[in-house]
Amino acid sequence: MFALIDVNGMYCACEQAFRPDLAGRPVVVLSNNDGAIVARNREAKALGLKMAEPYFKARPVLERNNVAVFSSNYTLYASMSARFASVVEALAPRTEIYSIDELFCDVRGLQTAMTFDAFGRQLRDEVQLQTTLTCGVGVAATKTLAKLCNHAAKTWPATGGVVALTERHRLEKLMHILPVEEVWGVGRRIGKSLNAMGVRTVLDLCRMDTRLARRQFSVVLERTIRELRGEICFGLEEDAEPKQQLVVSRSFGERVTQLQDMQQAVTGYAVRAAEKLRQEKRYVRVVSVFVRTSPYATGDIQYGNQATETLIVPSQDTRDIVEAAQRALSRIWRDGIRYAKAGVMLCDLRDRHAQLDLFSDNAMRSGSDSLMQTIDKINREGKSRIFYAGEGISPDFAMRRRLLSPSYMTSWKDIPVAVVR
DNA sequence: TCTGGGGTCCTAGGACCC
DNA sequence: TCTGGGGTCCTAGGACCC
Repeated sequence: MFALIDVNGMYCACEQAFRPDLAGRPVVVLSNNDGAIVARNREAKALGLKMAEPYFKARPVLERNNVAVFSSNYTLYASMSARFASVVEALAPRTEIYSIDELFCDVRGLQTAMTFDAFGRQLRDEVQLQTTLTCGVGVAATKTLAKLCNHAAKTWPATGGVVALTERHRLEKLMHILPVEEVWGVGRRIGKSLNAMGVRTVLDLCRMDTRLARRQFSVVLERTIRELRGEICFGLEEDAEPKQQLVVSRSFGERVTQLQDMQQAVTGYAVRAAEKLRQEKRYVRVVSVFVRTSPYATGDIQYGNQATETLIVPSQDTRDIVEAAQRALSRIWRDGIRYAKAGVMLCDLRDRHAQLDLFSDNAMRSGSDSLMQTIDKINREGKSRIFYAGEGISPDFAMRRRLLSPSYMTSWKDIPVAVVR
């Protein structure tokens, strides 16, 4: 048996946790660069505000309805997420952190102590008490079914936010009323194709011939069908697999047209990527850079390209990664283009230096490890920051975040103060 | 003016090897 | 005249997730 616990409207709830004055008001959170709406609370959804709607288009509606608007504050959300996870982990020992607002638990054997329903309610109460966040709980025999139950818990308030289904006929009743697009792993494209084949409800999919599903789609859909039938195809992944690739990319606050600005941006992304790489305790062999214009700017010349550099020796030294990224950039840079976005990708990640070749002595930098450790340590402490000259100083293209809330959980100067009169 | 960022898995097809 | 079969590895692209 699996439980899926997820936080309702995570980003908005995090903002509201420190702003009790916003109770009852519609709240939305914007994507990076204040580009589009990526999170809405219940009140904002009721206004008809849609997911991924561009901010500038939604603005009149937001202003008319006195909606509280926030830039994304990932530092805050990540910190709240860690707290949420630790509350759940205290009550359910075998857990898998699936995303910033979701966890799976293996709850086998739990029913000897209490019902799944009672367990779900206890989890909800504890999370609410310790974090102010409200979550939904779904419990069933497979992850895919637990997801479906969780969806039901969020959709129907009468469930009290908890749906645990072990009996087949009750599951089938639920599958009969939900459209096939609600299934975990069925997106827009496959949903459309399925509909055209007459597969409309989740139950239709559950009864679909698995060989046909495999032939027409892929083994992924076949597994999904098996999961709907109660056969476990996706197990609990308690220890996160090491990452296979790592990406740092951003849209620019203002279009970039000068090579020097692009070099600064790419250096900054490469620096950040190298920091993440060292956090993961991995080494990179392949560094790649991409640049592109905005697909929405129909009047502009459209251009996008990507270049890859392979390091002789896998590295986690920022200087190697910045150098490789700059070499890649110089191969794809074109003048006279209004760039909207760029990114650095680290691929072919490894545990440590693989087999060293004959020339490795020349390629390795001496003292690299201790230098990087020292820089990381200083930057983590947050008293000051060591940065690379190539990143530039407060560049024009920096991300727009005009409506950023304080880092209530992670910055001394932002800690909320309660005044007692 | 203004439209997010970071991942995974699978498949098809080409290059290459013996 | 006639030009194999089986395998691996890599890459690009598509689909999905949050």
